[in-house]
This record gives sequence, C-alpha cells and structure tokens, in this order.
Amino acid sequence: MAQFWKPGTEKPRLIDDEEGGVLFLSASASSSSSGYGFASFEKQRQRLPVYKYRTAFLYLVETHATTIVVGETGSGKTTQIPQYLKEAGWADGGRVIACTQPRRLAVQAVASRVAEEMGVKLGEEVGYTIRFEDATSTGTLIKFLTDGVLLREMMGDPLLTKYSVIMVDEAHERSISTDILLGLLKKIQRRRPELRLIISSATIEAKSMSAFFQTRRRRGLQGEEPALAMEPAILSVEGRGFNVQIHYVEDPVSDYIQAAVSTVLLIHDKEPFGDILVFLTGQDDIETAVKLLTEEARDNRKSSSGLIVLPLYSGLSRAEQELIFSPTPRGKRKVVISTNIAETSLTLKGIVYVIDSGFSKQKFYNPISDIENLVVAPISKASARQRAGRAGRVRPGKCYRLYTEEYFVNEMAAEGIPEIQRSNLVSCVIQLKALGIDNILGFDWPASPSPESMIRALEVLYSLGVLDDDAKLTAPLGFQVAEIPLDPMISKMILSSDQLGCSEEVLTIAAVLSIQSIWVSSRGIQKELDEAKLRFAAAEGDHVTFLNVYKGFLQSGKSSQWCHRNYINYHAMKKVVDIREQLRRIAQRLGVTLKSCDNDILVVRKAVAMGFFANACRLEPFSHEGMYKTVRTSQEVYIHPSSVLFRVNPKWVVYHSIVSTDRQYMRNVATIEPSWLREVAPHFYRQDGPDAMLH
DNA sequence: GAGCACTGC
Repeated sequence: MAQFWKPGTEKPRLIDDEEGGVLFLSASASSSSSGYGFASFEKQRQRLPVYKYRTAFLYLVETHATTIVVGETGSGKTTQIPQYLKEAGWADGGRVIACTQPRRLAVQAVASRVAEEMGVKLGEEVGYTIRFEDATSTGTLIKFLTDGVLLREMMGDPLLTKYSVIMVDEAHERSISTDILLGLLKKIQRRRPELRLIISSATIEAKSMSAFFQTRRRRGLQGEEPALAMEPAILSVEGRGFNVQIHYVEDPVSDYIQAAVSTVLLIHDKEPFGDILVFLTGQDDIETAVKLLTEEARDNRKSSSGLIVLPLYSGLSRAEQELIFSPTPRGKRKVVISTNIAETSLTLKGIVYVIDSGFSKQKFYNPISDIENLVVAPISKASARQRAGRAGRVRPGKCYRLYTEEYFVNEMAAEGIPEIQRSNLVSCVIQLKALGIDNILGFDWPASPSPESMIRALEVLYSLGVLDDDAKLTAPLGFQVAEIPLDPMISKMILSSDQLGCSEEVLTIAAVLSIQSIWVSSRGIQKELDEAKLRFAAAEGDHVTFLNVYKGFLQSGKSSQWCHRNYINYHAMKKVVDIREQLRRIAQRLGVTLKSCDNDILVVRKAVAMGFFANACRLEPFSHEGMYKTVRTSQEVYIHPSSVLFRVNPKWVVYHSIVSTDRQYMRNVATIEPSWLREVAPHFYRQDGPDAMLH
C-alpha cells in the first residue's frame, strides 16, 4: 500500500509559493511503495505526476473545506484522486466519493479506467451516471457523473448528503452546469461543514476560484471543526506533456485559412514526420482548407505527396470520424483540420505539430433581441495553451500560432467568457427555482450573468405559467416543467398536450427537436434530399412533417433501407425512438395521459403554440423576400431554406430555434393562428401593449 | 435557395 498521511500523525512538509498560497510538497515527502495485487497498474499509477503529491493532497483535503487542484493533462488527477480518497477512508461508513465531468463520454471512459485499475466490475464499487444511464449500485464507493446529473440529484437531495467528497473536474471550462454547481456547492458547505470539495482545473484561474470559495462562514461554526481552514488550499501538479516550441507569425495575417494551408506545406517540407492538427473555426473554413490542400496535392505533387488531409467536426458521419482515428500509414503524414472539438472533447494520437488560427466560433446571447448568435471570435490565452498542448502528447512538438507574439501577450484575454454570460438563461433559471433558490438575482455566482438576461428568462418563464407573480414555481405546472430534462418550452408543449389529447404525437415532436437533424447531411445531394422531404412535407410546417416521417419509419419496421431511400438518417431515427421512450416514461410519471389525436392536426399545432408562443413571428406585409418580424422584439427573421415552409411563407408562425449567419434564420417552423397567442399567453400578448400589432 | 463551435439534463 502506498504511504499517505493519516490524521493525527506528523504533517507532511509543505512549501508556500511566492505567488501567493500555492502549495508544493517538498521532495523528501514523496514516497514509493511496494504495491500488491494488480502490480502493473500499481506501477503505472505511481509513475503519474500526481502520485508524488498524494500525501500532501490527502493532508490538504483533511484540513481544508475546499482544495483546488491545478493540473495539466496527463497529470493523472482525474483517475487517481478519487482512488486516493477511497484509500484514505473517505468512502467508509456508506459515504460516496463523487467526481463530475462536463461530458458523458469522459464520465464513461474515466469510470471504466478506474474500475480497471482497482480490479473491480464497473457499476459496483466504481460506477457512473449519465442521463438515461445509471451504472451504479448500493455498493458504489466512487461515482463518476456529469455535472448536470449532480444538479438533477440535488432536486431530490438538496444537501447531497450521501457524498463525503465532491470533486468538480475540468472546472476551467466554465460550462453553465459547472458554474451553477459551484454556486450551489458553496451554499451546501455552509450547511455541511464536513463536506469536502475538490475543484480541479487546468489553468491558473485558481486564484479567482479560491476567492470565490473563501468568504464562507466567518464566524459560528469554528467550534465544530476547529482544524478546518476556511481558505481553500491550492495544489499544483505538473502535467506529463512534452515541451512544445511556440512559433508566432511576424506580421498579422489577413487570411488565416490561406496562412494555415501554407504552414501545413512548410511543415511538411521542412520538418520530420509527425501528424499535424490545424484549428479553424467551422465546417466552411475546414472544407475550404481541405480543398486548397487537396488541389495543392494535385497540382504540385512534390510538395504535398504523402499528405493525408482529413476534416474533423461534430457533424461528420461515423465512417468519416473513424478515418481520423486510424493510425497514419508509414511514410505518410496526417493533417487533421478541426474545429474546437479537438481542443477538449477528442484527443488525437500522434500529433506533433499544431497550427492555431487564434479563432473559434463562440455563442453570444443578446437579451434585447433574445437571440443567440454564433460568431467567429478570438480565443483566450487559456485556449491557445490548450491547443498548443495537443502537440506535446507523444514527443516534443511545435505550435505555429497565426498571430503575433505581441498580440498574444498584450491583447489576448487570459480566460474565455464563462458560458453563463453568453447564453439564454431560461433552463438555468428554472433549475435554480426548482432547487429552492428564489432570489436568482442575488445568487452567489462564480460569474454573474447580466441582469437583463436573467430578467428576460424570468419573463419567459412567467409567460409560460411556470412562475407566479412572486417568481415562485407554480404548482403543479412549474414543478412538472422543471422535472422534465428538456428546454422548458418543449416541456410546456408536452404538458399542454395532455389536455389537448395529443400526447403521443407531441412526444414524437419533442424527441425529434432534441436531436440535431433527422435528415442525412451531405453536400451535393441537395436536390434528392429536397425531393425526399416533399414526400413527407405538411402544410402545417416542420413539426407535422416530423410526425409523417416517424409514422413512415415505424411502418417500414424501422428499416435502415427505408431511411436510406428517403434520405433520412437511420441513426438519428433510432435515437428519436430511444429518447421518445424515455420522455414517455417521464410524462407518464408526471400524470400525462398517453393519447393520440389520430388525424386531428389542429390540436398538435395548438400544443406547439402553447410551448413556443414566445417565438411567434409575423410575415411582413408587402415583403417579397419572406421577411418576418418577431412579435416580441421586432427582429427581422427569415424561414430557413431547410424548412418545409421555406418560400411558402404563411402569415403567422412559431419557430423552435434561430441560426444566425448573414441573416437570422428560423429552424423548425410551424403555422399558427394569431388568435391563439392571446388565448395561450394573455399577459404576454396584451392588446394595449407594444404587441398591439396582433390586430 | 442556404448552411449548424461544443456540451448537457
């Protein structure tokens, strides 16, 4: 068994860092161990950088309410820390150690790795929970879960009493769920002094995180836990990456796609073998770069022979993604041209060179227009470092930044803007309300969203009938909407379908709206796809069209050939069936009667309107271009060309979402009657208000 | 007649 500090024995020595509070373990305190049982795993575990901080870490956790661990990729913190905690007894007496991740895939991967290292069956001592999948048992000691799942668990157990330690991993990514979780955990700590928090982050943002967690309970509880430090401890663990040499351009580049292509060819010409990873912003940029490189390979065989050029973005089919992960043949060089997906979600093997455009697509929310925009924006220093680090996984690498050093040093922001400050907050606010946080504006956030965004969210939830005049959840509707793990507008639509007698149809629509697209996505088959769509198209809009597709899919016996013939994505349809089944169970639990309206499409349209009336739009009179204006904020919007209502341009519609490019396009559009708006949302669409245009 | 960074419950 490895040596570690036990409460009541002499403390390990700790050195205070001049930077202010960063603690390092002195070399003498590190130890080796004989190990037993799974010897090869034990040896591997001891070689991880985090291992020599084991004793210090356990000491800090024992003596501090919150411990912040700063560690780069490859430090081993995610897989080792939960095991150290278990070995030190934090899972004794029926308590559980929790470790959260922002992504489902990471949860599963880390859980199975830890189970393997411990020599136990996944789902028993080591388990995991993600949405729609619970692989835990009563004997689970270490539990991995997404931060969203932990938030859901708080609805049933607000103090998370079964956990002794909660580790929030990848906190630097600052997803909405992580930020809400951090705010709530800080509150829980006040009520549960024995709870330990571990905040794990890849960047030195630890300082502000530390400031966030140290204002706790100045007086009062000292008597109970005299030894517990109020100020968070910070532990830095080095990564195991190799050195990455950074190159900057001397002068700013005007065209980063062209610059990236030239750099690829330069590396291929001058540098030894090793794969190249290029970070661009989106599908368009990536396809352009792939085309340029492929043309170069054709025209100038000498400079680009041996290059395998591959695009990488989330919309790729399975087969295309498998190409990315196949090993590079001897004598060849792989060039992967990617979005941000390769920055956090996917790790590629064999990358030695990284080309960083300095840009990514980022979401921004405008509470005035109530529209989320996806725009190309400069990345942060933290992102730039993360991207560069991708070059040092197998051997020392190089990173070529397509911006100047002066720009990096003086102009690039240290950190990105937290997602919560760039998003529509409807889902976030209802979740806090369901957890009993009544004063949303006064909530202690790690980063506060703008009051305008919060007010906009409260307004929409009020109009949906989810919140009452005191901004409290209504019963039963508000609590029911909060219970369904979907966007509140979709949840409201499902619950409204009960009284309208069309829940079977609306559950199908909800499931389809929850996935990206049911159509096959590939350029160059547009005409065929459009023709196929016409076979299912309904005059009432996309939602009813989805019903026709779903009905056809079931009638075909869920046939993949049928999907293929009709340009429908078979995997997407399987997912629709799966999600629909999950939603059906939840709806039934909430007392929704399962009923089909058969062919009475009017009630289905009404249910859609009852969820999405806030997204109502009217066709501009005399507009020849199909210009609509949103009823609430008078924004100029258009029906997306992928909609079955494109060019049909009915006078009144509601949309599910908006995509912004050169114009704002409504995706998934349904026709409505204007009289329904005042009927379903009388407060929202008052006759005398700014919405008098309803006449 | 045009196009969707990435997650998650």
